[in-house]
Amino acid sequence: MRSRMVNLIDIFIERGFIEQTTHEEELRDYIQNESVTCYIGFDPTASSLHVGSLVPIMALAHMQRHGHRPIAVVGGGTGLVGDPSGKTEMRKLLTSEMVENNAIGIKKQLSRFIDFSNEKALQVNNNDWLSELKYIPFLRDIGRHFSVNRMIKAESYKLRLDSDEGLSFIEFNYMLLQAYDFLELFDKYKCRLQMGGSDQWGNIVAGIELIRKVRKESAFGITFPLIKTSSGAKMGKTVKGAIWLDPSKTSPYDYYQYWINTDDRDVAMFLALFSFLPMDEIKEIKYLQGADLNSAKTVLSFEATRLAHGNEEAVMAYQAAASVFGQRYVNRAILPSSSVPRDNSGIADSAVPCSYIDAKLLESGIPAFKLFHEVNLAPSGGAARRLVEQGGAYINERRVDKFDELITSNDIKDMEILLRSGKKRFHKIKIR
RNA sequence: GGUGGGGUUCCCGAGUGGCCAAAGGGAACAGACUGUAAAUCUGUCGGCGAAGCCUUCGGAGGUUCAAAUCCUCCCCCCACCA
Repeated sequence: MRSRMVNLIDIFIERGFIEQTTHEEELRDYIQNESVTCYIGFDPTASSLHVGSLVPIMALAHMQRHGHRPIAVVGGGTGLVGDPSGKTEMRKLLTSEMVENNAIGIKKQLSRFIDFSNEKALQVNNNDWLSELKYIPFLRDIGRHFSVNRMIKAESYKLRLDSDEGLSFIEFNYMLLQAYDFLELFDKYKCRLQMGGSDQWGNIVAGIELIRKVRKESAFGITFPLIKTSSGAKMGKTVKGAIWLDPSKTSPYDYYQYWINTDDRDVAMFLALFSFLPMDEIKEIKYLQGADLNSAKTVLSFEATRLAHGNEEAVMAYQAAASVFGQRYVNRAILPSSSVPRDNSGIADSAVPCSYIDAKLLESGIPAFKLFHEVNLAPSGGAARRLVEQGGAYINERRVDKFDELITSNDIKDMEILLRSGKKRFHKIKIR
């Protein structure tokens, strides 16, 4: 019932989800007084969503938790065209089969955050209606509502109009298609609210205006800010590539580690955006100093991993971290609503990256640098060699000081050997 | 279609016959300091058991003792002109 008293818009504002909204007052009333249907589009450019899509995902989850119905639109049709908004280069066009495949993966991941049962949420593919469109009728019914004069002034096209690459006609049409999506969802599901990244503002407004022009009805839009880390990087990108939500692309252990490595300055912001913990608890963490902040990071990592992969995987990732980095307890006073383990929950290494080796191979010994290369703690033999020479290679927490030191059966401890590269990359070799 | 300018290692970018595995910067990696943070300083930063050798400057050929660098053809990008 609390949700009836606190306006969801205020919650969104407080948690940092809102960059811009259309006519805020009407939107507040609308969202407060009825159960609404809202939508966000997801590009089916890959078979998995990544951390960069977490803001829209969490926004939909919040909507659902407050009794509204979210629709996730997979851009199967628009993906065939390619959104130029805010992009400096033309996108690769997708084939329908790729889109179909990717849509399946995306739904699987969204299901972790959103309950699709009993039509409490929907996932639709805009290819279902876009591919049916007839060119001439579309131009006559929809196209006539769009002013080219206005479109070329749109911020989202600006980058491309100014660039050397230019803007192809197919991309120029993108805005009409997305506007049409909104109209379609309005007609079918009474959906009056579209949300999206800040680069979507132009497309969202186009849809709102289209609905007003052809149905004489009002609709609303919310855009999210582009979340950047304090170091200026885009969310979810690392050198090794995106942090995926698909556990086969980014393991829950790596996912957990990604969040653990959050910049101090970002912890509170990330907790607000990427967990459901109450804001009054999150606000407390700004009083934490130095190493205590790591407890908050542990909570963040645990909660984020729990949402994406489930409680069991989150506990395993937590325990794996404890096994290699040492057990640390999160004080009960810090973010008390979190279900992160706070006492001796056990240490288990089941989630630590690991590989197997035959005992036989170790009888004659393997040079240390080869072993590090072998398990991917170094990209090449040379790099492994340098790693050792610079003092960054450890076997069972003992620094290796000669690159070709032989690792033998004598190094086996409890049927395994723990390799470490630098401060925080671990790999276990288990003996069979 | 014409003319001119370009395509260099993960990215930006210097190099215009040997001194070039290729300056400088960024990113990254390691060390020190720490808290699995940031900042800073130091080192490393194509491959190979490291000796030398092999592969790399858009692609394919050629000239030369020697080519990122010169020549020919081709591909791609940009600018101006048509």
